Amino acid sequence: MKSEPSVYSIEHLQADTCTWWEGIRNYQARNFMVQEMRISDQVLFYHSNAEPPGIAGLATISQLAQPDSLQYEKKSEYFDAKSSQENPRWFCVQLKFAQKFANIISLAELKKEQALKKMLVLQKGQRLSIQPVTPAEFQHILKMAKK
DNA sequence: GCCAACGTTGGC
DNA sequence: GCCAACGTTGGC
Repeated sequence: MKSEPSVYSIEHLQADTCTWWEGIRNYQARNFMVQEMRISDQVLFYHSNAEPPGIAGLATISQLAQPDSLQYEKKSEYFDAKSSQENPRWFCVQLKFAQKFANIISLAELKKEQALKKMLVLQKGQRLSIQPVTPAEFQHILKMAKK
């Protein structure tokens, strides 16, 4: 899951312990949260638009997807007039802090790994803010984090 | 700040 | 349903 650290970083999550992942306004990302994410699933926390961009740590899913309350708030930049309480359009899961990596695993380092050649986040033009990761990719990244 | 890539909107 | 115009993402 990507976040711009100037907006919400792994340090923010560490301080908060848990946070609702509000403000996702992309259907693919929403569907992924609703359909795929389950309690205690592990998450790679990625810093985008950062120096350097890369994986900053780990989180887990602590609550299943629920309607994102910001879609009802007129003053919010995430307000959606086409959404209603009866028929909510946007959802968010709750993330729980797990670990901050001692060193960020930078995008440049990730790109060097043969084992991660197919990882979605490394593919050209892949902007989706929530992406699936295979078990093999996940394990490989854990190994990199320990070095 | 640039810009490629992609998603969304809206006229037709 | 097509597609041009526009907006956003995010690396560089």
